[in-house]
Amino acid sequence: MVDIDNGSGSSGPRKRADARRNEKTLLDAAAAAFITSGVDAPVRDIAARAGVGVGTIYRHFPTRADLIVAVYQHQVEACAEAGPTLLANSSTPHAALVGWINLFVDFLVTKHGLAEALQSGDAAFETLHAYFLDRLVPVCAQLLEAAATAGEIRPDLDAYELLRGVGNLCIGANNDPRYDARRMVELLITGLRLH
Amino acid sequence: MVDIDNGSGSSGPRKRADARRNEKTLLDAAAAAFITSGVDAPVRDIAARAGVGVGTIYRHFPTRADLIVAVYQHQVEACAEAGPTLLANSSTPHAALVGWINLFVDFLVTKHGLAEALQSGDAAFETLHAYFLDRLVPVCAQLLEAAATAGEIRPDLDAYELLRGVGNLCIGANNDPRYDARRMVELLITGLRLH
DNA sequence: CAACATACGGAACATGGTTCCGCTTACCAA
DNA sequence: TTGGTAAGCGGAACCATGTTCCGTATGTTG
Repeated sequence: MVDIDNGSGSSGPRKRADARRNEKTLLDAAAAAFITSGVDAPVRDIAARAGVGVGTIYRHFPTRADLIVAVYQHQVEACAEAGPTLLANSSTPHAALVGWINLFVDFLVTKHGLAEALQSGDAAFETLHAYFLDRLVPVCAQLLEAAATAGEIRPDLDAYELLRGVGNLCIGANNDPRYDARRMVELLITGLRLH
Repeated sequence: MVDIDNGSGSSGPRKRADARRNEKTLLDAAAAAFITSGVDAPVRDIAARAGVGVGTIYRHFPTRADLIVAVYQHQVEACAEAGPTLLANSSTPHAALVGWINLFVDFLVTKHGLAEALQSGDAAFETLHAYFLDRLVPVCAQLLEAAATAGEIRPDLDAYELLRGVGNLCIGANNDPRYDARRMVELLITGLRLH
């Protein structure tokens, strides 16, 4: 689920050259389509952009979640890796937590429809949900624990629940000038503070 | 947009008897379908339940939003009216605010898909969004202002933004035992407190 | 270069929203 | 009561989109 290419590197028989080429092309096309039409961009549109048939998409990315994960993998990794870095470089664990949550929010808010898809509960997005959680919950948990240990926040909040809450608050942040997801998230984090 | 029946009461020419009957039947069918399949229940399902053709649904409720509004109107009204009542009967404005938000959350959480629809940004739900806002934002604003005047919360938060945030936090609360929307909302409200 | 497996394209199917029009029926006036 | 009329009805037909499947094309290998 996290292996792109297979140009030769990982296990299994080497894939055909055209297959690898198409996979790359598809990723580019999907990324572009996601920007203009959101992560719900019609399969046919993505296929057309890439100049392939729809069957080719399904062969490489059986579910939409697989495609989305592949497109955003690097950014999710970057976000995950930023956690420990922030913890090491920030003045307090709480500051690190706030900084990290902001990264997460900025990421979600700039991907049209991603927050919606993440929380939709639709079975088609199950692996998307799972990927984000597997990668980010441990990081968030570490930040929460550090801040709790430092006595800066209440110690009784689950990282999973916090991430879901934050993800939820990011929904629809792009098409409503009156709603500022960042401010709401800030409020939520403030609510975490002890005293 | 808020006139059901027209049995004779309001303006315009009196509707035909079968039309009024069908409208009632449709409301019942929709309410039932919403409970079992959520507010996204297929139009054909609702029509079948009511024993009418799909055309009849569109004639009475041109958009899904109209149907949803009609189904939940009474509960939204009740929620709106509870605002002033709570304010009058609670020990503090802040308590009234918390109580009212809880009412709102309970309402949203028990209607599968409603929170999602409300925040979806989909043009089809525009009038739904508008109805909720028209009715509830003033109530929420009144509660916020009372609490702010009493020095219990920060005075700089817009009622619209708070309601959207709370609505967002309610998304997906039904199909994930690990996520408790009520707790998240509580956290958000805690973040509002001064001190 | 032959033969085989892999991969491709896109037609065909499934689902669900939306429109439209010929038919039915409630209502009213004579 | 009855005929005319407009309001209302049903559901076929149409459109958009996701998903599957198989005949064809092509990379790869001996």
